[in-house]
Order: sequence, then C-alpha cells, then structure tokens
Amino acid sequence: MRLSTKGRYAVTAMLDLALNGADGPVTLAEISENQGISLSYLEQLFASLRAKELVRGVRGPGGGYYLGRNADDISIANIICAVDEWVEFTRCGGRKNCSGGERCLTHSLWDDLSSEIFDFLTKISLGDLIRRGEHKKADKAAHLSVVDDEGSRAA
Amino acid sequence: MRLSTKGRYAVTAMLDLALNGADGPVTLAEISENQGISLSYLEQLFASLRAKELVRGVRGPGGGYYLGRNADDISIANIICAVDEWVEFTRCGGRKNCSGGERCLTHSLWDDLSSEIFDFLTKISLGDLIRRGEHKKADKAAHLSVVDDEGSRAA
DNA sequence: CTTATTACCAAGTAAATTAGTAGGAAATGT
DNA sequence: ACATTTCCTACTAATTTACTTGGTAATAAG
Repeated sequence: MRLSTKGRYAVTAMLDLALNGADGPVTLAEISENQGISLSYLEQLFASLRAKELVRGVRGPGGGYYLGRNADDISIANIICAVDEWVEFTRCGGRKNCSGGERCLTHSLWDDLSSEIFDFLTKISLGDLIRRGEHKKADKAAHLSVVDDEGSRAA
Repeated sequence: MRLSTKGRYAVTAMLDLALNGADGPVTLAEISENQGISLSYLEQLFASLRAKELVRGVRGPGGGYYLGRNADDISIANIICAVDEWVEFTRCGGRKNCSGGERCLTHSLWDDLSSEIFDFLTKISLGDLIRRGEHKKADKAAHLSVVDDEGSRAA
C-alpha cells in the first residue's frame, strides 16, 4: 500500500464527484476549481480511474464524469490503487541475505502490516465517508457549540 | 498521513533493530546488509528517528543503535511520522472556493479519513508486529502444511 | 451543419522527493 | 594509536509529482 499526495488528490476528487454528481455529470473544470488541482493533472488521474471503471466519462456539452458504480461499492483502496499502482517490493527477489529464512522475517512482517492497511482501506467506501460527513453536519446543526478541532493533527 | 517507500524503509529498519537488538546494539552496516538499503540513506533515516528519540546511538567499536524505548511503546505511526513529516495540506488555507463551507466538505472528509488511518497505525506497535510474527512462525512449526500465500496482494 | 463544450490523448517540463555518493569529524572500545 | 562506528554536510542521480501545451474526438445546442 502506498498513500501519497497523488492518492489524496484522487480520493478528494472522487469525493467531490460523489457529492456533486447526484444531478448530472460533473466536469473536471468544476473539480479543478473546487479542489485547486490543475485540469490536466485531473485528466491524468481520471484516465487511471476510468481504466479501473471507477468513473464514467460523458463527452460533449453538458458532459462530465459520473461515478462508475455506487458510492458504496467504491472503496478508498480501490481509488488509491487505481492511481498509485504500487511497486511489488521485497518479495526478497534475489536478495542474497533473505535465503536463510530468518533474515526475511522483517520483510514478512512489513508485508503483513501492509496487507492490514490495505484491508482497512478496503472496508471504507466513498458512501461511508459521505454518510459520516452528513452526520457531522447534522450534529453541528443540532448544537452549534461543537468545537472544530480537527486538523490539529491532520495526516 | 503519508505512507511512502521512505516510511517503509524506516519501519523495516526499526523491525530489524527490534528483532536483533536484544543482545547488544545493531550497526547500520548490518541493517544495510540485511535490508538492502544504502548505509548513507539509513544514516539519514536514523538521524530523523534519533531526533524523535525512537532510537539511541552508541558510537565506537561494538557500537550501533538501540531502540529508544520499549518496542511496545513505539507505534508504526511514530516511525512514519519521524521520517515522513507530512505536508499540512488543505486546511483550505486561502483557497477561495472553500469559504462557503459547502465546498470545503470534501476536504473535511479527507481529513477525517486521514485521522482514522493515523489512529489505526498508532494502535499498532513494533512489539505487536513482532509477536504476530512469532505466532506465525510457531504455527508453521506446528503444522508444516501451511500455505504461504502472503504477498499475492502485497500492499 | 456549424459551433461551443467537453472528454480524451500525448509529449514535454519544472519542482519535489527519494535514494545514494563522497568526504569528512567526533566519540570510544581494544 | 587505531579501528570502528555514529554523526554531519554537501552534492547528485533517479524517480515521482504536478503542471503545461497543443492537440483530436464526440456531442448537445443553435
């Protein structure tokens, strides 16, 4: 698993799409405007997303992008994998010191952790995120005294 | 949060340290050999780790590195944060379209997710990982017919 | 059927990050 | 004294990120 700014851009853009795509397709120009990402970079990202069928493009005036499937059926891992295509890394391919088995333990441990992070992100869908956002909004509307302390440890 | 190859190197090196550091300090030369990371790059990584007191260096012959504290008190997030120092990103600083509040929702959602990933990695310590590895090893020793299918979806 | 709008495509580039080199100085055990 | 090792700085090659430019293809609307 790999979590870079590129993946972050992709997730953010997909969120934008999920939030604003209810009534008609969303143009990359809009997303570019909303999220402050250059149009051409978005085009690149969406080429990858489209290849994995996470989005569907409609050309011509009034066109734009739809989600490729239901927001509940698109996981964060799906999105990140689409744009970030990770390197295979250290199945200890040919590395001399790993033959003994003992030395390979740390690599194995990293792989395990890595899978776990992957599973974690697989279980979170775009739909989940949006519903959480709605709850939060509702909470705020209910009692306005909520302290907005998020971002103090943004990650 | 940010999960790059740099963080991966750091975690792997720390695992190596935790596994082999029981009887005396471990030299960077050894880790370099074991993990296939250049010595100087390790030096850079360990400078960051030392700054956060995750490791403790001992100079001179027979020297090397110890963990800065107990393996159970070092989380994966600790390690990654030490070397990867993420960019603050999009507290929508000055971004024009975010003032309305509505537009900012996607950023807020990303921040939430990001915090969640951070929390997840905070709850996993070096000690946890190692104990899991030991269990696995024990399982394998017990019944050797275990299929090694990890890595098929390395992440 | 022309035109504006949009996705789609490809090549190139600037900036940032990653990973490694080189050449040391400062401790410290033998 | 000497070898070993951390520690430190500066430089560089390679890779990735983000953007730029300049298009082509589809299509809705006039």
